[in-house]
Amino acid sequence: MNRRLTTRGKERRAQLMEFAARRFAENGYHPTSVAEIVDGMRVGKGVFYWYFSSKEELFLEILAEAQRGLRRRQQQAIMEAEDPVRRIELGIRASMEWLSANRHLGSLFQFAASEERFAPYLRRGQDVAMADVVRHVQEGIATGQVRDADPVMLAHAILGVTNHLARTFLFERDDPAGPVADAAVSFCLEGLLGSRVLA
Amino acid sequence: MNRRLTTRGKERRAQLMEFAARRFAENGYHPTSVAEIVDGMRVGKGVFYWYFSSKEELFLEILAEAQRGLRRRQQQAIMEAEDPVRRIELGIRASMEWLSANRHLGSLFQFAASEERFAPYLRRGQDVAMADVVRHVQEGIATGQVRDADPVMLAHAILGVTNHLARTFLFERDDPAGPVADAAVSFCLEGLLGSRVLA
DNA sequence: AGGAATCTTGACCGGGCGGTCAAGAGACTC
DNA sequence: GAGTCTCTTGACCGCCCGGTCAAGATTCCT
Repeated sequence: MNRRLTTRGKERRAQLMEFAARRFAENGYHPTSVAEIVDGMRVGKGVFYWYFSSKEELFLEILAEAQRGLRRRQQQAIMEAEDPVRRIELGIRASMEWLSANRHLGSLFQFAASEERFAPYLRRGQDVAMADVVRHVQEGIATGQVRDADPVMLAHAILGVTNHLARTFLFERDDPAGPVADAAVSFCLEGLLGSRVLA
Repeated sequence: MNRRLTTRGKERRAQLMEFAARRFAENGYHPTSVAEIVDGMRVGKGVFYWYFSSKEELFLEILAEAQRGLRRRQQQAIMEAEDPVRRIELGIRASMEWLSANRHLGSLFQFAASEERFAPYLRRGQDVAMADVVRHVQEGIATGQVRDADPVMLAHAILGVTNHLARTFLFERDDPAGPVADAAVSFCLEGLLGSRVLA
């Protein structure tokens, strides 16, 4: 839906996205009806279809914006270091903090991953972030800091740890992001066994 | 729904669960209608409601049975060793193989985790498996094999790696379970840095 | 002021949903 | 072969869903 929007219009649109995102996260995408959204916002149904051409489009836009937000945060954090391993660490910490501040959007990622209709859109964004991590891992292997293993595999493992720890401790238990990020970082670097003294 | 079922009845029930599980995994739970299921099975709608009191109940039963299957496989594998770290490794490998052979059920877990209505049921089963892993981690810490960190955190990290790697490489890319399990195990034990020579 | 563009309303629609049920078909018992 | 229990059919129900639209309000431009 490409409409010319005034400032007021853009605000309304943003409000709708924000409200819908929270309803989707709490209730699920399918169980949340358009009627529920417009009633919750105390507007007529036409408002919804003025700003979005369908419920699905709304969801996709929420998803895309969330991915942009997360990515922005990651890149901003990563800039602060040159060392590849340090960059990975900063990326994990940034993700954890963003997920902590945007739990509902984290749930939406999870849902999108579970629905074949939405998974491709989720992936498109994820692949970009993954490429970064893979690059850092490759650099780390080149400098001898990281053990020699499939970089793609390692990058996915990092992502798996971060996401799962976020879900479990941030979303379910409302733990603060800092300590969870510490745990994710040390697990990703040292695994279970550990050994090396960190610089 | 507790009915006396004949052998034929039990088979029919199992067929319905199997078929529905695959449809749910491919299409999503909500988008798959009861009509679609009974049409696909070429039976009347009454058959469905003879064996299940609702669509939701069917899903819950599929979920519970899948969890029982996975757990059985894990326990069977774990029995083969005494060493806690080795047990963890065997658990990861068993999970990976089960997930490889039951991809559709893996997707269902993922969906269940994303829907608040189903998440508690999923968790109930997951907690049992988690408790095992936590115990092994604790033992590993006690014997000095595993670095001293929050066992619950470590256990969740292991689960996160296993699940994410399974999703990415088993479900999406149809990779064989063995190598993916190898990667999961070595990442969980050594992390990115590696260092220690494995026994 | 007045016309155009942006925004809002809410009744309405067709359709598909989960679920019901009266009727009957088979299988098994005695 | 009468009676009982298991199983099957598919038309049917009420509901609510995503989406439409004619009408009107508000804001903006000149």
